[in-house]
Amino acid sequence: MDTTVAKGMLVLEMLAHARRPMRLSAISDAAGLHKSNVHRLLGTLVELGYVERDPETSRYCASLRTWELGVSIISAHPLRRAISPHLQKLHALTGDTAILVTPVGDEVLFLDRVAAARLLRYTPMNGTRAPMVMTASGRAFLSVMADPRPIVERGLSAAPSAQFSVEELMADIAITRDRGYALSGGLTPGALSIAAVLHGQGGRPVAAIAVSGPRRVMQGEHLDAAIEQLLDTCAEIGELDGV
Amino acid sequence: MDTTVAKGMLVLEMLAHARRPMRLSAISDAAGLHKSNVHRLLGTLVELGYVERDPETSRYCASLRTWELGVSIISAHPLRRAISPHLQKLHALTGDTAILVTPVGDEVLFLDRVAAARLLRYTPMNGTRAPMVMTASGRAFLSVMADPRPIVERGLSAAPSAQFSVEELMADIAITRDRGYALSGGLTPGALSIAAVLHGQGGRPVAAIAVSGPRRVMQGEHLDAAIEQLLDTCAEIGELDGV
DNA sequence: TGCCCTTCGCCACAGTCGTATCCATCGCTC
DNA sequence: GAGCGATGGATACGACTGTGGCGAAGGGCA
Repeated sequence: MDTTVAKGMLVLEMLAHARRPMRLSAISDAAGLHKSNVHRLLGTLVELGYVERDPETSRYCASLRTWELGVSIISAHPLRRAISPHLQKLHALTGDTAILVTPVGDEVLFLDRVAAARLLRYTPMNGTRAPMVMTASGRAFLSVMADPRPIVERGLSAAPSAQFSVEELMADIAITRDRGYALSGGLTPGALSIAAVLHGQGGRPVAAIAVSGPRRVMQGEHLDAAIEQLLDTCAEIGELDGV
Repeated sequence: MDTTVAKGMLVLEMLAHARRPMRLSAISDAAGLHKSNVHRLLGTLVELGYVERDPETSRYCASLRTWELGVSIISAHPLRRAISPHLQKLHALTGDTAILVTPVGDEVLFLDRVAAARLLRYTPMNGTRAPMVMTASGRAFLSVMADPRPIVERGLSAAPSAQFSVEELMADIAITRDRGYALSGGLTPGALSIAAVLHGQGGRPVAAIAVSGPRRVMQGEHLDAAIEQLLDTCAEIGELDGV
């Protein structure tokens, strides 16, 4: 374990998550490292172009270099490359927002989104996460797991304001499993999402696609049609190999 | 200079720019580092969650963690936060693609974009760069520089297939300066863009916004209206402070 | 003026680097 | 198909360099 690399990444992470430029001492305090140590790390990161230093206030902030690196990674990501065209099509067919997520621990990570501008406020931003228990796509993952209960319990104890109990959610997951797709309110009030799981080689769930829209739109015939198109898309994609 | 941090970032960069998972020896060869050294760096990066190792092929690839970090940075970026709403409005008014870029060396970096789905193919992806000489927004930056000629010369010598000479481009830049906005074909054949510069405190050019669309649409009254809306938006934004 | 923060230099030593070795896998020849 | 060699990855350990912590000087704000 290269401790110096770990410290450098820690400093970069702190700056990335800071809402505003940070002072040296604030970083060293929060990281639990000595000031001179952080000073040297910052000097290195500045030289490499990952951090910028305001010469007047001598505060530090993360540059956009890390973002560029991340964009380069996501652009080449096989899951996103394979599914994005299908999201486009799904959006074109339904008129709603089409979303691609992947499971990470107890959470889902939003990989891609195709949305009409007016609907942007209904969907979270790419590159952010949400607890599985709170999203339709997350519940789709839970429904294909052998034992989703631990995740459900952890998720709900972490969200004391949840409007449902463990047992209610477990019942919903059972219904979802039988039905083949998840249907739930999602994070945003007034929104409704449907979601289904995509399987990789060996049947392992590797992603989910969801269709999301305002509750007043996602009902009746429109909802039925969206569900059909979602499931058709999943069938069309089939089993993802090499993922 | 923490050399270990630099080496770690170098390895991460190589994996980020690789199109496919890399073998240990390929990384060490390309980086000019010893295999055991790279092996340890990779172990550290795996432990930190920035790199993933395929246990079967023992090939390494960058995880999405770096992307998440980058998204966190760009989300908090003051320039993007300040201008994005204006891009939305500009797109709503014109129906064309609205773009935000910032200058980085001889290039422009695409920060944000609001586009109709049908127009996505006309515009480069967020987080990528393009030479200033090749884009309308880049020429807008060149037109407000004291001495754009060196950038023009470097840019054209790097692009031997350019369809114009240094003198032609310098003349276009002079026109752009007088006119107050840039107008050019952009990177994509069949597309036409208009662009204008945004100034930070002290009048320093810190960003540019552009409107881009298919050439057959961007003409006549529609083009005139788009130019007016672009310049109105710039005036409305005024001088960006704290950037 | 006083205080706090940043910056810089220095030395000891912990951590990193490189050599060497072993192991697994793959390809080739017979 | 068996045996052999080549290639690539993992591991161990000694040498040494780069790193970390201390202390002090420099700079800026109240």
